[in-house]
Amino acid sequence: MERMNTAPDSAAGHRWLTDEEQRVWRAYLHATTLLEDHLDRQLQRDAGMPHIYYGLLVGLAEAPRRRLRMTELAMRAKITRSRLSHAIARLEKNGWVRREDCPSDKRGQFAVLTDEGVEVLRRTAPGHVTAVRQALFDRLSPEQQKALGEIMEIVAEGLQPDEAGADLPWLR
Amino acid sequence: MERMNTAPDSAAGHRWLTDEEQRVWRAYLHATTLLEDHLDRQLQRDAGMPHIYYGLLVGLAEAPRRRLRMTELAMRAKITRSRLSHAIARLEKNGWVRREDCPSDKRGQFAVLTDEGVEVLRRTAPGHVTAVRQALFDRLSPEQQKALGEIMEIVAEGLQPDEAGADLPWLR
DNA sequence: GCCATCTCCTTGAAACTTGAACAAGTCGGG
DNA sequence: CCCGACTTGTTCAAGTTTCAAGGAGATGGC
Repeated sequence: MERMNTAPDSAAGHRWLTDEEQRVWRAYLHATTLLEDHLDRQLQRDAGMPHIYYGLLVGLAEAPRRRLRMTELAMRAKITRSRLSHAIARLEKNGWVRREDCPSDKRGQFAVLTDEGVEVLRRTAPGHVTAVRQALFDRLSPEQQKALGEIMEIVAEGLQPDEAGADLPWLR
Repeated sequence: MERMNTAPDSAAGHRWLTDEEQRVWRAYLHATTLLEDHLDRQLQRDAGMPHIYYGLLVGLAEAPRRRLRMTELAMRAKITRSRLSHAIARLEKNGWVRREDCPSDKRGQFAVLTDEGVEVLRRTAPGHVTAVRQALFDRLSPEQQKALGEIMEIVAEGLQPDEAGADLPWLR
């Protein structure tokens, strides 16, 4: 039952994944979807918002004066401006974020974390950190944590829409 | 500017992430969202469906007689039955999947991959594999690939809704 | 100053996801 | 056989995301 474990060029000229690569890829898909779902549910239950929205609040909390321009926040969160627009509208309804005009650019808007927003984070952050810890860090050795960090940095760098290689479009 | 790099119990009794853990966690979030977005777009463009739908077709293609019960397919893809129901409805409209009644259980339905479905996979799989390869495997050393696989298996196991520990509810 | 062009952000509609509720079918004890 | 408990898969409504389009303001060459 031994299968070939190399990925030779197929007749069509592309390489399939080796058996081992396939195992890794499936484990990756499996784990990342489970983790994302897990955290989404945890936050939906405890904070009343999906994981990505929580990340937006965190992003604002870390910014000077608890505010960021929409485009800046969208880039940090790796989402489109459109998506952010809808998301901020929802968070505004919750009273956790408020919009403010940018004085120096009349097109611009700041998303500003409100005191209620800060309070929500203060109340829910510990539970979220615990969830991340239990699902990830508590299960990995220090070496594995280090390796994971390095791997993810490599992957992220390769997909970065800006920065590295942005002016070398033929490499993309 | 040196910050403490341990995560002592806070007054409230929970542990924060260390600076290093935080770096790893952000790299993880960053990389996984970029990769997911990348593959979603790649498949939307080349195959006309999101990544998860593609995974459903793959799941069916690998099953005996290219068919699976809805619940079984949902479990393999790690999605809810509700979501699967909608997804199959859409794939059915595309002509890539068809439903069939289960003879032995009148409640049951099979999702069956059609010939058109097979054809879509045949046409789009190479491009998808290439995208995965370029984004992930081509950038990692063999050691890193191995480490990634092990890490992801550990994480997945810890979040598995069934299997390990399912009958030991007090451990969850 | 003017205009083409770009950037910032929003909008609306369509697609997708979620969670709860539901009809229909199965199962097992009594 | 019958009934309660469970399973299977769908549906509905509400929420989220995407994509294309667009309004408003900034920018720079001429």
